[in-house]
Amino acid sequence: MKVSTWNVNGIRARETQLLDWLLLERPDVLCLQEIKASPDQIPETLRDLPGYWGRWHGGKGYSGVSLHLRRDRFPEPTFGHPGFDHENRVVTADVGDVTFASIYVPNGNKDYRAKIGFLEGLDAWVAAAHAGGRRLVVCGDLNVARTDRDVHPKLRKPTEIGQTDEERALLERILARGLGDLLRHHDPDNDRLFTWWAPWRSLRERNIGWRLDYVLASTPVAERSTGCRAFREFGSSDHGPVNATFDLPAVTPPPGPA
DNA sequence: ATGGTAGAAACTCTA
Repeated sequence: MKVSTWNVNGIRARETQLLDWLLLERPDVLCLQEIKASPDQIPETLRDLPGYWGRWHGGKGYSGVSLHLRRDRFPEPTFGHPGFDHENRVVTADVGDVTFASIYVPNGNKDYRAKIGFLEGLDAWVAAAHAGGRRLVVCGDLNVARTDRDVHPKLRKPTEIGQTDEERALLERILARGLGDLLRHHDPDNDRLFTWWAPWRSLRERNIGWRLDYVLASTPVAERSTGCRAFREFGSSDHGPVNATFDLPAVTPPPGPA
């Protein structure tokens, strides 16, 4: 199973790039963030992404997420929007005992307390899902660099939003609910592992950035993880896509006698 | 201390 997540920074400006990405990677699950469009504004070619179940969840010009699952690999999922959703930042898909989520955490520069509240809501939702026996694959732009290693040395600044102790402690609390950080898991010593680059002064070409985009998976799923990588070279969003692969069939068989 | 770019609700806001 291959899962792909990408903050596209405007789906209408990324139409052809997204189609290229699907042809190249054919992920079983696709999570998008910052689509900046309401469902009626989604380009015709993307509206019913061929071969995918899908849910577009956004408003005009700001924020928004989507989630897509291959029809040939999954039965029709149940899409949902948990209570901590705010400004069209969360979409989930239940299929079997697995829940996929596409998440766009508020940047926090506009309203820092709202970002903290959102992360607390995500934490409570993860705890409740695990308590209910569900396995999670949580993907998206969490807008927090987990540790100093996740920010280029020239950009480290502990008071800056996205790097504060308070945000990092909350992220660790979420992970301690039983989620693996797959990109870091597969590249533990890399201190140049970034997924976002400010769009000026060739910072992307020079790989001076932050790691803000994550694939998180519940321990039983994370244990089947076979790889996870960030694509600095693909696309013109300020974020690169992240792919994770698993030694798991995409289809989740219903629970039953062996 | 400041700025740079990009996408959009657009002669301004958010990131």
